[in-house]
Amino acid sequence: MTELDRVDRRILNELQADGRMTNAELADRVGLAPTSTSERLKRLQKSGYITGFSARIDPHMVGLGLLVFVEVSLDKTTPDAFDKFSRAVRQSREVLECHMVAGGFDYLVKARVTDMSHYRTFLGDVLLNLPGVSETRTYPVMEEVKPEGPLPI
Amino acid sequence: MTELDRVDRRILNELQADGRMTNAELADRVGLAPTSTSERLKRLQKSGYITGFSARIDPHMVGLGLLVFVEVSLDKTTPDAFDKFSRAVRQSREVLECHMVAGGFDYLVKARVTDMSHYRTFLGDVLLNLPGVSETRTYPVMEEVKPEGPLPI
DNA sequence: GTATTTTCCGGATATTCTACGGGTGCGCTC
DNA sequence: GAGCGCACCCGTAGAATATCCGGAAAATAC
Repeated sequence: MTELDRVDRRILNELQADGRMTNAELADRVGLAPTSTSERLKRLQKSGYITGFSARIDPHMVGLGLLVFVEVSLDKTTPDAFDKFSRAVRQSREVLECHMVAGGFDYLVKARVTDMSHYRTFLGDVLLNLPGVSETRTYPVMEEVKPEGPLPI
Repeated sequence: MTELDRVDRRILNELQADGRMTNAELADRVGLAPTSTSERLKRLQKSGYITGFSARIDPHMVGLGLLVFVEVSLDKTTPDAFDKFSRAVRQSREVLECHMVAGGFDYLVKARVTDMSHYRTFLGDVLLNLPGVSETRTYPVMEEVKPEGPLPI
């Protein structure tokens, strides 16, 4: 697959907004026959543009009212610190995202917990328990100005 | 709707993993008849647990290879600074998320751009152009250790 | 114990999905 | 220009699916 044309982009945008739309509905919106639309969708999946579909769930409804960002600095002299940290973070259910950044610290962690006491135990059990973690800075989210937007395609 | 039972939780988890699963497949996985499963799913949507469905798209495939986090501090003396910043950020296509945090700065912005030069123009046109923005710190992501996880339900 | 509500299920109808085959336009070769 | 291959599109038919409806069973209320 070489590149995306206007219809492909349209499909991606529509499915970002409503990923459970029927193929017939999608075909209407992009202006193609259902068959052609289905072929394009399958192609977009197989070529890796679409990696999957997921339900969006309201975190507050399931008792995850507190969103927290944590800046983590590692001690560079500790062997395997980065490896062990990566592994632990990937296994942690509370951690939604974790990125290695360039700048004043090493990792930026995005986690969801029920409340501050839950975060306290998470911080102690998961983050501070790891070897090589030298410093953490916690930023609780007071207001989610823009919760989660689609990719601009 | 009062609370979630085991089956509801199962439905949420399955649909977080594959939101386009057919209702028949979902029924198999949760161990109910398709009709009952459909009723539960509809209830979960109407009561607000499920806010929608979306396709997961590989950012690199659509030319959004650079993920950036930006810490933004506002000048508290500028009138409407927070309002104007919120509005601008919600309209910006590059901004995927924006959160007002407690701690050393005011907003944490997550944005996706094609490359550094794109980010440079985004920073100048969107963020620094706003009244009341007193300071920004940019953290480019070098490695996405955990790109995006499901909510732990 | 009875009534009410909730949850679940099966059957019938409508909608949708999914190969399959055919049509059209474009570029390439000869 | 004729022939060919390719990419894209479409309609059709049988299979799979969703959805509506009525009723049974279990949980709950009184």
